[in-house]
Amino acid sequence: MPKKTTQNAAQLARQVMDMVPPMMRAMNAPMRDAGDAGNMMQMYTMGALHKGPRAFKDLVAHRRVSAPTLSRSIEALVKRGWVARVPHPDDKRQILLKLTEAGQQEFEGVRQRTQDHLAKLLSALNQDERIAAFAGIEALQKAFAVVVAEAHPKRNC
Amino acid sequence: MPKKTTQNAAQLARQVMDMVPPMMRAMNAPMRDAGDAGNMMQMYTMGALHKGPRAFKDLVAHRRVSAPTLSRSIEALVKRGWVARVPHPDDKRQILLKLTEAGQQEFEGVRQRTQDHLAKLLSALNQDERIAAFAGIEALQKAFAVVVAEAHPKRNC
DNA sequence: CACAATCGTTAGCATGGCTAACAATTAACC
DNA sequence: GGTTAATTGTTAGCCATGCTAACGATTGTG
Repeated sequence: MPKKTTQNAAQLARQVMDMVPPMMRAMNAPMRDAGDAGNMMQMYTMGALHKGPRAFKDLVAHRRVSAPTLSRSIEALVKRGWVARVPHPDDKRQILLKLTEAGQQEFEGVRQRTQDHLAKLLSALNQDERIAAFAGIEALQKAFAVVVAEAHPKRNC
Repeated sequence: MPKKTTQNAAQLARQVMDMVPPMMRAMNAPMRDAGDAGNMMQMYTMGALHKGPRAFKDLVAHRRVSAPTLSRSIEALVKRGWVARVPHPDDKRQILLKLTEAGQQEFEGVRQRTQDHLAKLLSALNQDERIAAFAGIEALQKAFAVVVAEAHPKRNC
């Protein structure tokens, strides 16, 4: 006998729409203010390389951006010395990307600082609210899993 | 006797960090693909004007961006005929922004389409998950309320 | 071997974010 | 009241993301 019975997808969608921009700001601002360049999307890219080297084309699939967009972004990371391009052993067309030592450190530092900043905001919640937030995010992760899907053929529908 | 006892802010922060970029994409993509210009931040701005006209300076406080950034963004909206600048009755320095008729329709249309797109993704969740997601978002809203705070003096700490 | 597909880059366009510098107006203060 | 200070919005310039179109290089196919 739930009091607030149904929670349809439309209402939920509206909630999500209202929350995303503020969350973006909350994540982006600390990275920007930290001065150490590296904004959110670059960190997201580096996060994908954190577990190990990766082919450019796979990163394109993972990041879900166009190849030119990622190419330019990678170029910026290379110039900063955070990412290195290494030739693919079998295919001269392909390029493997890997984090440099400096890139590792930079990524971990920024990630930590961002996490700390968010944690500070989230510390305003009590234990129950945190648990609820956690469960909610898990549900959202499931819903958005398709958007995050790894290697995925280029389909519009 | 909770089994997954504590949910500290740091873990939660990490979850949030992982979710934000995909959510951004999920929101941004349908707007872009719809062809009707208007991206997420523009819609966010128009959403603030949807309830009624508003002074530029108040929008700056609400959006939490620099004045130049908003100024340029507004200029784009004005050029599209979605927003109109009207003089402030008491203060010739200030400018009031209001949605035009076309702006209203555009905003509502885009919001609806975005909502539908998100709802489609969220419809993959069952009722329990939706309720959890809803509760989670509510908690997050509370945590990020400070980022969303209305008129707010320019403080760094 | 010739043609087609794949891969990454470059160029160009629109956007968002910032700071610095500016004109216009209003407020404050003597 | 008149000089000075604060507020408000714009412009210019920098860097970032996102896209498409066009291209050279390489690899796969027929």
